[in-house]
Amino acid sequence: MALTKEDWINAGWLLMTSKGVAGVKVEVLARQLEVSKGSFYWHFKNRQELLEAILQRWEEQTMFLIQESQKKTNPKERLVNLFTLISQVCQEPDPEPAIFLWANKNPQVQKRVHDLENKRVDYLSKLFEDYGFDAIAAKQRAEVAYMAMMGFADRQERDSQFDLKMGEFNQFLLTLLTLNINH
Amino acid sequence: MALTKEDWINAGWLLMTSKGVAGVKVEVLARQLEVSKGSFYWHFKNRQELLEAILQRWEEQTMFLIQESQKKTNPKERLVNLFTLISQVCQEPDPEPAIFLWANKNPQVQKRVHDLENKRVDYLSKLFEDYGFDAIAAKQRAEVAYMAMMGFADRQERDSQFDLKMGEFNQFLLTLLTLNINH
DNA sequence: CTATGAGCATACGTTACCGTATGGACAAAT
DNA sequence: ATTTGTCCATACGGTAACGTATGCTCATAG
Repeated sequence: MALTKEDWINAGWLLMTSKGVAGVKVEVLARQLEVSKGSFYWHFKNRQELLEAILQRWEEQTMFLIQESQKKTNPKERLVNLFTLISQVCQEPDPEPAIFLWANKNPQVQKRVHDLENKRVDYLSKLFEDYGFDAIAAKQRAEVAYMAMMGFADRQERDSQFDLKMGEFNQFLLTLLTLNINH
Repeated sequence: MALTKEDWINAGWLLMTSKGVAGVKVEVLARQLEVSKGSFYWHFKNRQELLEAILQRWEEQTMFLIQESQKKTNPKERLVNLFTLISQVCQEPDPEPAIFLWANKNPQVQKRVHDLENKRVDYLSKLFEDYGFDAIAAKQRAEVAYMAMMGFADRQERDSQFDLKMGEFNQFLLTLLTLNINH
């Protein structure tokens, strides 16, 4: 059966996750998919176009999670739901660390990463506000929550011996971050 | 003046920080240092030996921080001091994200990263115990503190527009993590 | 039955890098 | 003055990757 553009993006996604942006090589992918690179250059203009497609998929994933968690009406449920969704996504291969490193050497990527991270923290902050914190406290808690989850996700992904479950971690984190307030 | 082995490690350190492990190339370094790669292969057996030296320096940096913070006698001061030291190190170029990604594709590196991270969390946990928490609570708080700091450091390094100061962040984090206990 | 286009193979030129081999410059020791 | 060792330049062969050009196969539309 003929390969689709999606097939190449999937393979690139995996390769980027494990080897970084520089590891996403056309001929390596072709060998993995057991075709020649002639196929690749039929589906894509060049290597850059594949990297762009992966970056775009990564951006869409975040927007999807935000929209999903908004389906809950209760503020607390929205928080819990978001944390749950995130921990699910982090079980799957995630090229985020590689993308962050990529952003380091590419100003255009850096801007897109920056903007997306702002959206994440802004949304988290909004959830904490809905929960009852004032703007400043909500922002502080959103920052800590985001940093901690990023740290966790990164570590869990790269360390196969790491045994702490994200579910438990997030639960404790949420408890800590919703302290000092009554409902 | 003749180059030293340290000069090459310094340049490699910087390059790894900005471009990742795959970006640390002998001929690129030689061009930056304005010498030929004949120089490199006089100081090093091969490229791998340089990568090993960088990894080793990274390991030593953590051990240095742990020893430095232990010079304080007061438990709280040790915590504050450690957080301060860390925020200082994170101002400088730090190849840690690149090393983490490296660990992803290299089991031997993964083991060394894993061991070092355990030392970090264990030490943090010990500090929280000294501060008055029981073993379980201390471990939980150490995990959150570590994850949050890792997330922060990573983000600060890759995003030049990111304006939150690590000093303030750490202070708030420490406040949050030392709640629910009297001294 | 032929013609068309999708999807891929093959072959090629080019570039960037690794590592080696060898020789040169220059200072210090003898 | 000659030797020795340090530090580096130059030249080379080999590999892996990028991108292009061109041709092959096969299904399907006319």
